[in-house]
Amino acid sequence: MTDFSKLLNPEQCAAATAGEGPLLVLAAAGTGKTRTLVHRVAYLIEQGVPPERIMLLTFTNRAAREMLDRAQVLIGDGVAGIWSGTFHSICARLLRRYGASLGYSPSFQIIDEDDQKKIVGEIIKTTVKNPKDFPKKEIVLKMISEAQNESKRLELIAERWQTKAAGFTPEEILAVAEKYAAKKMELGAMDFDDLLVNGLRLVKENERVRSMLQEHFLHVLVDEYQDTNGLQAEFTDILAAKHRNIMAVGDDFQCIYTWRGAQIENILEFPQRWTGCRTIKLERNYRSVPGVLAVANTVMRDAPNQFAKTLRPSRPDNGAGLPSLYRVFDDEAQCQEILARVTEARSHGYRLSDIAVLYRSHFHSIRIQMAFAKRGIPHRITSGIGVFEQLHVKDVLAYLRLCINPRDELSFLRFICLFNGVGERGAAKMWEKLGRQFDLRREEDRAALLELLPAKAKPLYPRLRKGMEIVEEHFDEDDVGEIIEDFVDLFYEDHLRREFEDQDATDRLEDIKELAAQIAGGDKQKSAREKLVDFLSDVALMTNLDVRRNDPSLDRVTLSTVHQAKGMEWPVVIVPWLCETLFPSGKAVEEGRVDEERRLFYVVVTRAKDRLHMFSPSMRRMADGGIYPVNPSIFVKEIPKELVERRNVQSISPGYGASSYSRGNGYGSSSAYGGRGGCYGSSGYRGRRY
DNA sequence: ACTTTATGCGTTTTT
DNA sequence: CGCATAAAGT
Repeated sequence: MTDFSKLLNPEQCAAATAGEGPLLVLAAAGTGKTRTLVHRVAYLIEQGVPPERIMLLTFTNRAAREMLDRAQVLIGDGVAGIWSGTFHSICARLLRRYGASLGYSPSFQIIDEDDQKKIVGEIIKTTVKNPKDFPKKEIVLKMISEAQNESKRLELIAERWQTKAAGFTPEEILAVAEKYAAKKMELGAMDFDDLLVNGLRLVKENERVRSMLQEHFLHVLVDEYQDTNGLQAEFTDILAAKHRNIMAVGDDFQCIYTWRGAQIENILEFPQRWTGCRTIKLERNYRSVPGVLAVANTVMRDAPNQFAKTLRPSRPDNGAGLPSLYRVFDDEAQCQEILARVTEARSHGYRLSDIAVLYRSHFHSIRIQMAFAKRGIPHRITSGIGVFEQLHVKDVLAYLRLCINPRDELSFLRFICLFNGVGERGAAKMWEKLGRQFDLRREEDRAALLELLPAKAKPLYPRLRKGMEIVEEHFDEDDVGEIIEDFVDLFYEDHLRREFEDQDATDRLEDIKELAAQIAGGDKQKSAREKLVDFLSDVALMTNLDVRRNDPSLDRVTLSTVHQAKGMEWPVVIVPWLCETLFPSGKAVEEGRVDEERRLFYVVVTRAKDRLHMFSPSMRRMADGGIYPVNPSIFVKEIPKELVERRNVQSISPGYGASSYSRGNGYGSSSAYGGRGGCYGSSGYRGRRY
């Protein structure tokens, strides 16, 4: 028997070894939340709870895997049986098993945002009278998603939007939404929201399934509980209703997904919802030096609606000193200073992988990326689009999907559009003429396709046909790699090289090779077909966080959004663009959602273990070539003077603009200063309240 | 009629 | 840079 009191502090231990009943663990940043959960799992299994009767819900697949890996070290292979994963993947798993009662096949497809946009775009184009004034498909999808995630009526949401922009009626939105739902049903597909909605429906409406699952799961553990939405909270409430062993772990200070439906009330009101709930607070921070924690504590001190928590340092200062605040002239100066911090960190013995640059929005990183590239500093960015959302990957996946499912309309359309002279409309017609199916392993279908192709595309056909023949031969053997390779060699490489620049095309080919290796690397026992089915079934649920593995042999600086950095830590954290309208984002301020931005700032501060470098440039260059002054972020202004070390960097001399910037007219644009000359440059901020 | 190519615009956060 | 819309080309 493991002595948990030796491995954990008293609060952690109390949480990990708690007896039966509902439990809320308020784990402030860096207080060993993951550690506690991992030990909880180990404890339960040691107590004889069968792994397959534990459900562990996390926010990312990466978090789930990390916990299982760590639990495995403690208790061995038993962890394999645990039901663990994101809400979306757990729901998908349940729905594949029991979704028949809702009218879904076990092999329903999961469609991503890109597919959603295509479908809704098409519906709008064909059903709305004046698409010009109609909201864009993204907006329509946003409304639909909000209705789903917050269980609201779509009309009400549409009405609210209507006050902002006219040009449509709620009824029209409703009609589009209905058509969208019908189309998904016809395709046998679910989007991300459907996974949650249907997962909940499954346990809510199907009494047999509900009581079976309620009986089955003895313990339900939920990580990052502050970011659950209404559906997710209800889902876990129902699952745990029978045995009442629900453990919610989270930190209300780190609720940063309300825009996606997360309800901070879920965690705040958890004790009321679950009578007899015990609450344990973890406040001892093992991650950061005292200087960082002092700043973090002031950030949240006056925030409304919270469980009061104070981070208590347990690490010594180690000479880290105070977090620093850099007032720099502009983008360029900021990049230079960031490079200097990186160099400095290395001279202190840190590796590149110990350093992260964390920003509010992806586009804040562009110049920094370029600066790193120019200096030859290895870095890794988590770009806005995921690995599996890039078009070249989607093209290959479409081909593979079509291999295993001849009725996959979306994949056929995508695949056939790769041919010269075939566009959206032509593709749709061909699909109809082929009888709404295309089996590339059948000679008749291939011949029929050849007939339908426009003259321009025909020369390409023989080569592709060869690929298809190879699929026919190799499909039930063991090599997926070969199928992909043939597709690329015979057909796709030419396509890529025509569409993209040399280097870009080469990079994309590399990606595809990687993809092939990943699929082929699946379960050794299985055939190519089975591996493919496995892979394709939940590829939509894999995010770049999951794929971009944290390979320690690759020593690189991390560039990431704050959102994607949640749950992670680095010895050195650099935060650029702490300026008004950027962080907090202008949109959030307009819409009165500064409190969430504040929590986001709290999250980024608490990622730092030793050093925290914050930047606020005083000038911002816009796309029009103009240069505008910006104020420091309110979050930065609020930090008491004595808690940070201020550094005023004056590396820029007047007149540099002509040499460094080839584009735009620098100071030219008349509106650029907004009549406020002199608030930048040598006088700097020194002496001003900051 | 449909596809391809050119041009102009504007950027939150993501399972 | 990526996406949407507009004109030109098959």
